[in-house]
Amino acid sequence: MKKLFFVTRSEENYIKTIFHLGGNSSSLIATNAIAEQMETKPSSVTDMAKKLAEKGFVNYKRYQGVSLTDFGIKTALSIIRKHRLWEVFLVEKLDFSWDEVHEVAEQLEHIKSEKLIDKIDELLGNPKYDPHGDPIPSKDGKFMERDKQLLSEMTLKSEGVCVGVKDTSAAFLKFLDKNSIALGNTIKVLEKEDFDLSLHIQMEGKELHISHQIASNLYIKKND
Amino acid sequence: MKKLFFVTRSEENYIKTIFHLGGNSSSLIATNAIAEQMETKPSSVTDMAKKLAEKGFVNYKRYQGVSLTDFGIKTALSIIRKHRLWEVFLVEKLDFSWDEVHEVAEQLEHIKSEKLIDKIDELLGNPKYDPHGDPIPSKDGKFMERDKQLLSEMTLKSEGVCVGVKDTSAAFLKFLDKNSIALGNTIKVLEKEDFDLSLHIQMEGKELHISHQIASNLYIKKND
DNA sequence: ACAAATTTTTAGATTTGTCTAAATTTTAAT
DNA sequence: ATTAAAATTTAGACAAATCTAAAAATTTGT
Repeated sequence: MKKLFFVTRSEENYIKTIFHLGGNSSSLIATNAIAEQMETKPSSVTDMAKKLAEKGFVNYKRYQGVSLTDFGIKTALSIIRKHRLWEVFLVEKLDFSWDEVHEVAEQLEHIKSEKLIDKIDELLGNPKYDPHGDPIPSKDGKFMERDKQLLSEMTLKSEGVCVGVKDTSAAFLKFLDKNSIALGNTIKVLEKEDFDLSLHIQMEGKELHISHQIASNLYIKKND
Repeated sequence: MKKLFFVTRSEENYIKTIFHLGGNSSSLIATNAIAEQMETKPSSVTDMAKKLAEKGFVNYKRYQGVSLTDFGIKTALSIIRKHRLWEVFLVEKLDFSWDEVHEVAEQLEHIKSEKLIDKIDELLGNPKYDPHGDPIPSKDGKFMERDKQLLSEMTLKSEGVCVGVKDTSAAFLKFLDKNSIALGNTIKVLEKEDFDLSLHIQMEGKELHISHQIASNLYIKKND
């Protein structure tokens, strides 16, 4: 007898956070880590952990932490799917810039209508990645994590395509816009500076100097 | 010093209901009427009335009822604007049928992003009416109520165009679909039956028999 | 106009999600 | 291994939004 599972917005946010902190496998996520991520107090997390366990979303071991159950993972992926599809929608259909979408998607991801998100998916042509390069889970929870690496970890002379960002803050994304660094751009590492770990790169033909801070937040898919 | 006005979802629903019950002018809406409409208890309405008055959305007179302030009206129109624009979006862009949109729009109307709804408005080409024929308030709160009347009130031989429905229940809308009665259809009243108030009409060339129940829920814009 | 019926409000309780402060458990250090 | 530090939980409180039951005000009927 499957419970008519009513999930509150707050529960959804906890489930999503636990997933992002790596609670998908059997690895336990600490109360503190969740509290910090969600800017709330550990005691609140404990309370919610009990409720989520009660409802079957997580395994909860007192003083140890929580991990998502299969049902919890399924739920998390559904929320993330909605979040990322809405982000694509906002950018592709409504001309939002990639630094503006997160806040709105945080709201839209909680809209409850299977038909709605499936139609949005269809309207967008079943995109596989969101505007920041993160993979979009399919309806049945599968998604393709790209074989990518940080620009800061690329070897000298290697080439690739910019496919994602690690830091998705508006500040960082606006910086990238200002410097014409966009997903899809081709990149070649020309030189690496030992002293400050900064890079000389070639991007879309033009030469650029990139600080370590930037390079360690850009994902590249290596050629071949 | 304008208060940073945080409106909860519940507050928005009360404001919207009060508006729909006619609380836009200075006419007071009874606690009971609101409770009945919202399927809640009068005591809950009283509590909320106090809060809404505190926040400046309504004028509240103990034992008398509430009416919306100018600020309350502005807020109500903004919510209704969002609701109706989302309805158009669902029908026009995502192929929802007009009996499916209400439930989802009830959720979407609470999304807080001015840019989002303005872009949706733009994407849809600034529609003036929603899928049920109800007018969509503009950004600055103006809207055009059409000069329409119920089919049941039309005189013999008069002609017009179907422009709206009074009853927006899924049951009624599906009935209309089944009988090929749609907004935009031309209508002519051929005969009125005194006994049961039913009508013989001509719709898009074809003759139809329409019960009073149906005729009193269809809005017609008379020709000329 | 006055009693009865209705409506509305108040008082007190409940649920959800949060908090603080204190107590407990686990982890880390010597 | 014992103690100090850190993390976690518990207990008790609070605000929001609701409810029930009782009290108060208004309206209605005669």
